[in-house]
Amino acid sequence: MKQKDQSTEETILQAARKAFTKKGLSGARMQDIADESGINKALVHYYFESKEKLFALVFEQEFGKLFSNLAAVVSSDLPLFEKIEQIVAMDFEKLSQFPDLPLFVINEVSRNPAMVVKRFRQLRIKDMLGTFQNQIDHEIKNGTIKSISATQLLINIQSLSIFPFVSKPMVKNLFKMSEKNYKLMMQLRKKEVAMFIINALKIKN
Amino acid sequence: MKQKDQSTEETILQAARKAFTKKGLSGARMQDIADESGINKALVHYYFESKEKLFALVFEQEFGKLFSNLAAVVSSDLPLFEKIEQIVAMDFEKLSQFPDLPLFVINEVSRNPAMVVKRFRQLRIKDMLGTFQNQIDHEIKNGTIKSISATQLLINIQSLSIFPFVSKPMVKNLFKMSEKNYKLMMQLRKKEVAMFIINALKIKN
DNA sequence: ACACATTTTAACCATTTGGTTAAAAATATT
DNA sequence: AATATTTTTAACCAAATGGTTAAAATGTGT
Repeated sequence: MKQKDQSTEETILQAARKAFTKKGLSGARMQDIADESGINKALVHYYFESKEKLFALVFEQEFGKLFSNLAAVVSSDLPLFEKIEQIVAMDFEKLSQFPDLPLFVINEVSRNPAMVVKRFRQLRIKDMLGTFQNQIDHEIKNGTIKSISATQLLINIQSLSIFPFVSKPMVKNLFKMSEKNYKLMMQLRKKEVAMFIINALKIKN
Repeated sequence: MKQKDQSTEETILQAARKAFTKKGLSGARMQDIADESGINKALVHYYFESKEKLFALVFEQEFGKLFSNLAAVVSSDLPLFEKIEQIVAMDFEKLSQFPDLPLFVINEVSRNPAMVVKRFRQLRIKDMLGTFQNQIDHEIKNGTIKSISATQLLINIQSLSIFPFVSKPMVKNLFKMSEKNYKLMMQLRKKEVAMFIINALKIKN
């Protein structure tokens, strides 16, 4: 039960966010959301009509969180290596704050890909990818880094940043880590991942 | 509807696998499994008692698939770089065959971590991790590679291999790839990922 | 052909679940 | 204070869902 200093609407949305991110669309119950909000189930419908509409709203907000700022940083005019550090730092900060975000978004996009086509259009990916590829090509010509495509590099960065959050329960179990040890390991990662990527790009002689 | 050359039991299990991996425990319907098997719903219960038991069986099998061979390769006596190539190749082969596997397993472990504690014990992680760390430390002392922990390296390898499969619908949408282009990109990745990791480990000059 | 066991089905059942309704309680308007 | 408006609730409802039962169909050994 949440306190009543915030509006009922916001309280419900918060409870819905919690339920949906934890259990998914089909696993979450309207009754749970009502209980968590400390109100009647009918009131949830009074404010948000249907489960689907409430879910769509939650999803839109979470999806936004996941991709906010990415485009801006990727197409900024920072030097490549600094840019990589920036992206990784951004990812770790965001994911530390919202660890359930990526799995939630991935799941729902997997189950209903059509849902996000519009959202992605707004992100102006083509432009972002273009300028990023230019920067990379420039470095390659300079002999600073090995040949790689912007797409592959972005996927590598996001894989190394996001996957350990997504697979947290697996990692914890597999390596028999306590919560404390997991956090410690992730703390180390934050520093090492950017270095790992940059080193992978650098040319050896 | 599946043909009847295989036993009813196996037909049901196959349908269950399909339903559960696609929609998860809460999203899958016993009726769908029955329909897909071309039989009556009661027959599903006749063979597998309850939804939970059927799910547990499917999960156990899929979980096994995901981790089979990993321990063996990691603690084999291959040279480090060859070992990395081997792990990546293994991952790509398995995931190409069962692309829905990792998201399914990750989801259910996230929702019920207790479920896998036993399974993980059987994998003899401690031994595996120990010998792998020894090999890495040896290379570090030799000055062949930069300092890194076995844990972080394994997470890096698995992140780079698994995450693009898990996030396929996101990647496809984000980069506006057709199915063909996605497969082409993954084909390239198969070659590049191991090189990327090895290069990241190597010391410059 | 007959008895016995196994497999499969149709018809139910109880519970859960998303959603509705009509009235009560609280709040705002005059 | 009286009236209208908004917010909240208790009680329902219909559909969906996991599960059961009793009987029918099929198979097997004698």
